Amino acid sequence: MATMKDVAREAGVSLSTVSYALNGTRPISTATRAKVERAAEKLGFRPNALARGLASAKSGVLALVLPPEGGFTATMAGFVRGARESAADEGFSLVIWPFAPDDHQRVHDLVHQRLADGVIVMEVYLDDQRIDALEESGVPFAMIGRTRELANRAWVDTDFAASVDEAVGLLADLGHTHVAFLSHSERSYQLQYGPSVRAVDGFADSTRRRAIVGQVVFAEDSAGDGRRALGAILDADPATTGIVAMNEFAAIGAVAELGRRHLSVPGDLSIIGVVTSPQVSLLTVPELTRLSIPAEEMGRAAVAELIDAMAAKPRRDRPRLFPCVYEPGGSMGPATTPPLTTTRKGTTC
Amino acid sequence: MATMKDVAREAGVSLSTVSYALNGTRPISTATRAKVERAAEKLGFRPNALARGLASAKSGVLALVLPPEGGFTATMAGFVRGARESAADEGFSLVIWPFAPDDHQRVHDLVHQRLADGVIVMEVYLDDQRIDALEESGVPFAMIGRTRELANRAWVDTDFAASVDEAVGLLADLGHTHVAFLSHSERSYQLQYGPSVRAVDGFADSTRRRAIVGQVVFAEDSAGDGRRALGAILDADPATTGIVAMNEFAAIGAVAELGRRHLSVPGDLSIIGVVTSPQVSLLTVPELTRLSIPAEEMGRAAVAELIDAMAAKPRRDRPRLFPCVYEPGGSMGPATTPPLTTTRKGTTC
DNA sequence: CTGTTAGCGCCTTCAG
DNA sequence: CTGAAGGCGCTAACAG
Repeated sequence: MATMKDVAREAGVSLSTVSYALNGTRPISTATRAKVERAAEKLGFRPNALARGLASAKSGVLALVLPPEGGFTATMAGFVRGARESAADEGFSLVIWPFAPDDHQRVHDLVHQRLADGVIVMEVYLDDQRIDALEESGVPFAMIGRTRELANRAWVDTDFAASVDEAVGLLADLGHTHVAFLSHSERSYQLQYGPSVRAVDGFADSTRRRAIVGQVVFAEDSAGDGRRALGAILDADPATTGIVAMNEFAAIGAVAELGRRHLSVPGDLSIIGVVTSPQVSLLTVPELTRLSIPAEEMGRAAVAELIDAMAAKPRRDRPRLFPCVYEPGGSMGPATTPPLTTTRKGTTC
Repeated sequence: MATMKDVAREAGVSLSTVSYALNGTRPISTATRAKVERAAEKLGFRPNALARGLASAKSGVLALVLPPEGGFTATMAGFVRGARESAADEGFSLVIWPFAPDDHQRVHDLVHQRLADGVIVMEVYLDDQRIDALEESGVPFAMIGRTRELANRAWVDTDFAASVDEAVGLLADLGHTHVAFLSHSERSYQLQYGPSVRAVDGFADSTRRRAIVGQVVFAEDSAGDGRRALGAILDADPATTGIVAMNEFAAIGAVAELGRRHLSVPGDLSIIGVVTSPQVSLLTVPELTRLSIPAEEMGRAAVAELIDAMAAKPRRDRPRLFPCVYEPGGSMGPATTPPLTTTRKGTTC
């Protein structure tokens, strides 16, 4: 492994000149810079990131903390792509740390070992001790999602209220007056998981404002529970003709269950996904009409926020609340008179 | 940030003693060790990983290269969990590098910058230039998956042949004689993507050996193409009563399409997933019976292989070809006489 | 515009 | 069993 010393000798200049030439830290004549670059090239020189980090007190690494427990969703992959891209633009490399949400101790450790200059955390709860802990221990961080208390914290988030309201509005425009919201688990709501709380509350607001009969149904993230939830929805309000689905896994089951009941989508019932990833929307037949989360954009923005936070300079003003993007599928149509209740409740076929 | 010097002063010993006491690199009296530990604790000392790495020429980091393009599957998450666990056991931290499969240059760079001591790569093709490149540039690596040529390479892989054969056998035992294989895309086969090739070839072998009428159908990884594929299967051989599905996304569509055609699973047709992740299997109704990939175990094994490879010592003998694990669902039953062809081919309902 | 030099924090031989 | 000292490869004053 060639070092800067080798490069300096090869180029016939001093060690520091090599450093300056390669980093552009101070003006260097074109001639010597060329010499240095040629020498570096010839020797296959790679700066030792550890030495550089030790000397400069910066690792040049940003870390994205990602829980590997439930699997990585396509949405998370979007965050990663966006974040990686803008980290690279800013001269950082982005790595992923696979830690559970409550492993802030480990995050703290790694940062204090100088393995990263700052971290991006996701899956944030409204009252999140992990965030408190990070803040307290002085780890520079930015959130994808947001706590209730935001004083001086760096964050970006989905605009759940706006997105849910848009979905309700789209259904309303098609004549739907009885609409259900298919949420993530009740537990996630009770634990004050940000997305669950904001979306459910937003739905309540939206339906009230629009004078629509709304109901919220919670479901686990599985097709099986989505089937159950669909039954619950129709039992509770047989006049339901529209569903806003935040829980995309349950939505898959709900659509399947509709088929089993000989109800057509969107003929008998319309479904629109909110805050979904395009990939999962493709798993229903018909493909889900949806408001997709702009994951890459949010990943990019999160890095921007983090970098401003690390620099401790006032953040540049830029959007940090992102509305979802409408993507047509085949699951929405005009409201129709619901078929007979008995038909709709058909038990096993 | 407290340094070892601070700890040494606090403990009233020399700097090197602190180092030895904390690393256990050489015998230290219990008394001084206790003193040192107390001091370190009191000061909240964290070793600076960069300095340590610079001095010892080891970063203490293993990297798992994961393409963030198509989303991370639950299977990948399993690899990560297993790898992280056994990396931790061996005193390494595991990080994920989000690079596309063809970014070996970037991997090479980061390793040569000493940001990791070794890497685990996945999504391997039978003839894989990326692997050749890594080998050539002297990056210690291990594969999850395997190239055709394996001389001196570290790897672990799923035993596709055995798993597919087991699936075919399970169907055969239930009386199925006409079985289709739902594969990943034809393109992935042509590009010699390891899992596709090995599974398809394994299926051909297995059906021949068992005197079963088999057909292979390729599909993209989406529900929509799964529907199409199901139609193709029944068109090509209306006597088909069993499907071995390697493409789990397509399987979801296939099941939905069966419902649309008023064919029941497993009444009319049995489906068994192979090399699937449990999470995705839950997205069909009924839940898919499957042979699940032992992802965590493979992740652990990959780290073990990598560590042996880095040490350049002969590998300890341990399994590196992993059969899938049977997990009952609700999608398999005895073969029945196929219903009338006309019914099965019903076009739009 | 270029060179000299003192660290960054830790590991590790070498003496004791 | 412990301490002193050199060096890992690079950055960033400080000189010129």
